[in-house]
Amino acid sequence: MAEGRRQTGAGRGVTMRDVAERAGVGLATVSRVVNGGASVAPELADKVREAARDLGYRHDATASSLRRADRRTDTVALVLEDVANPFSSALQRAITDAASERGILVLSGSSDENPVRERDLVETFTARRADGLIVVPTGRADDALRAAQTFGTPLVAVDRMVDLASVDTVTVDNREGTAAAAERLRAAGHRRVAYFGDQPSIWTAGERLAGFFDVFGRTPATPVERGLTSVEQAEQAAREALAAPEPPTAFVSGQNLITIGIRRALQEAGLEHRIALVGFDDFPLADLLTPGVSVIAQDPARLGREAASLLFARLDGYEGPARHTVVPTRYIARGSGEIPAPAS
Amino acid sequence: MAEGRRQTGAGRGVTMRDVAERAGVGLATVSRVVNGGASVAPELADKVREAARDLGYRHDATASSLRRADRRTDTVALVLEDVANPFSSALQRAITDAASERGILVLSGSSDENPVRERDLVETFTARRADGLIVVPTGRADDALRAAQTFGTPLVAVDRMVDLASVDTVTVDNREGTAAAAERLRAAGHRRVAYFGDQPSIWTAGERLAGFFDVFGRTPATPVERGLTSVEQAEQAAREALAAPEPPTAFVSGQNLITIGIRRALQEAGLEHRIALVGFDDFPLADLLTPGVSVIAQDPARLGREAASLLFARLDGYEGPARHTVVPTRYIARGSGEIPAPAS
DNA sequence: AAGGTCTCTGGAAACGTTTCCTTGGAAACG
DNA sequence: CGTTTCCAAGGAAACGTTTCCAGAGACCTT
Repeated sequence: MAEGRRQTGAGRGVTMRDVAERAGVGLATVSRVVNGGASVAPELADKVREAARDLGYRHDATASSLRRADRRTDTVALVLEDVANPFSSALQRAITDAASERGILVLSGSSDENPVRERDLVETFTARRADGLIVVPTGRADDALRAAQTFGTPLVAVDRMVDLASVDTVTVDNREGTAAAAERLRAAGHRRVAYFGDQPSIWTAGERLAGFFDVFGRTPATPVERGLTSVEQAEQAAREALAAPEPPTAFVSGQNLITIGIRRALQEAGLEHRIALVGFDDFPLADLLTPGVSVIAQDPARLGREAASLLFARLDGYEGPARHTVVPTRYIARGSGEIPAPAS
Repeated sequence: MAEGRRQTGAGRGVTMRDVAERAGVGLATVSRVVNGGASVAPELADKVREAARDLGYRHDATASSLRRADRRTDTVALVLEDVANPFSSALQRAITDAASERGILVLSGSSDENPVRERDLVETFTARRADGLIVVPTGRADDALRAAQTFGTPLVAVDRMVDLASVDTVTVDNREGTAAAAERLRAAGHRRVAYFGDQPSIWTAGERLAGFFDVFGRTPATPVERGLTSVEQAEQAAREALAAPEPPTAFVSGQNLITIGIRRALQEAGLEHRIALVGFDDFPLADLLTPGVSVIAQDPARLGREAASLLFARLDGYEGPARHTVVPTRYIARGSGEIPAPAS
């Protein structure tokens, strides 16, 4: 019957009381030394530090936060779509960096676009008493978000809008960015343009498609494929689109995996120099391909920084109305988006 | 003076005692219901759950772990090199998944190959009483690792060997993998082969270089560039190598950023079809480039799973000697590594 | 019918820390 | 010199939970 270690390890189990005893001072004094702040006689402080070192004492942040007046755990939690995705990991990186400047640690998990997992994560994180939550919401677990919020945990939604009052949000200008890119294609003569996007339940997917419609409208010449969630699906869908009697002269993709899938199909058919492609969200090496893949680039690091700063403002006592930050996207021309429509 | 919220929020501050009172039961009974396990009369349990719901009670994992006999926090901590790197994020993803199956949460941070940050993170994590630590060690903060270990926190080193007794490790077969790839180049007639690697202090860098030397030895025909840490540096170094009087006919790279840098320089010079390139560590889209980039691929997800399983074994009470798992690499031929040496 | 065993329940102690409050002594003041 | 003020320091309570222990029935056994 494996019971697990209980008290092994040199310092394991050494408490402030032990340190106090060895240093010949009171428990309260040890606490004061450990926490800095309060004034304590230099020679006493030295004795305490020495005793702590000798005994291998390690401060217990768990117990500390339980007793502290502000009850802070100095932890924020992050619910991502999938850490392995470059967008998510850049987001996490930026948030972790901002947090660590304040001595705050980051817990994180991936929802995989699954509302059940999102709910689970949010609940676990509030049980852990995270000081705040930064969530890329699936849009279908808003009840859990509301619950966390009414419980009193500050909440910031990032990348996607959420249907709750008084939640700070950071998003990019999905609609405008997509529309601007679409407009370029139209100006280059494209009329048969296909839009490939991911699950319609995702807020960004809707916005980007709306931006596309703003320019091209809903016509038979602009077929729309939704619900694509992987490179393979997108590749297959693109293959089919290319096999149609009047194939599109340009593709617009609403997400980087889809962009890659489309590009794969184009290369397979030897059409990457003939058919235009613009994708939403940049990805590494997009510039090394020939032609380079033109994209509507977001700045996930900036998104993360903005989210962190909104959250920290709440932690610092800001009680005002919810704030919504919109970070601009940037079109990066690399070639694939600059292929003109063939002369009809 | 911003004081921060203290007690706002509906459920904030609702304790088991409050639930007990409202349900008309004892505190201990509430604990039993919340934790499942112990048997309690169904109607009492219902009353407790109802009261908890009405009051918006949320279990406090912090207080719980403080009092629990095993003192578990159900948290493991992860020190990565840089979450934004695909290798690291794949690792994190695999570990998080394995952890969440056991109801364990993951704290993480990036060391950026900086021993000071590694030390900081390890110390903070042990202060947070993480149940275990998984670290990609810089190799220059082993004192902190030893300290964590003697304190009693189980430690697993991943991706790199560490110079400490009784640390479980998971690595890939860096040396053999590199040697096998080098041997292919030699068999294809290459004699002037350059090796580009990153900081020599990193364990993997040494192993991979050793694998290269195993095949080609240290000769003037096999120039070695070390200490490259970014795409730009690698690109610049490759540019210079290509400008030499007798440029290499093949490149071997010890890391994916370096591979990309070299490839960039090759494309810039229009030589990507003439000079061979093999990189250690796969990266997305390596197959979409023309020619595709041949790599010695690692399986970071598998690395993560193995690391998690070693750690969990310790948490489950395994007290035996340190174990070392070696995960095989796999050569993926995509074209760039199959370019033969020009007939001299 | 009385004693014993088992199961459920509640009270109280304890986990390691911070913080309140009291105390003692030194410094400052009249 | 006596009184007040101030500051450092220690004892003890408290944070929210789990766990030990004892008590109270219910049920079975002889």
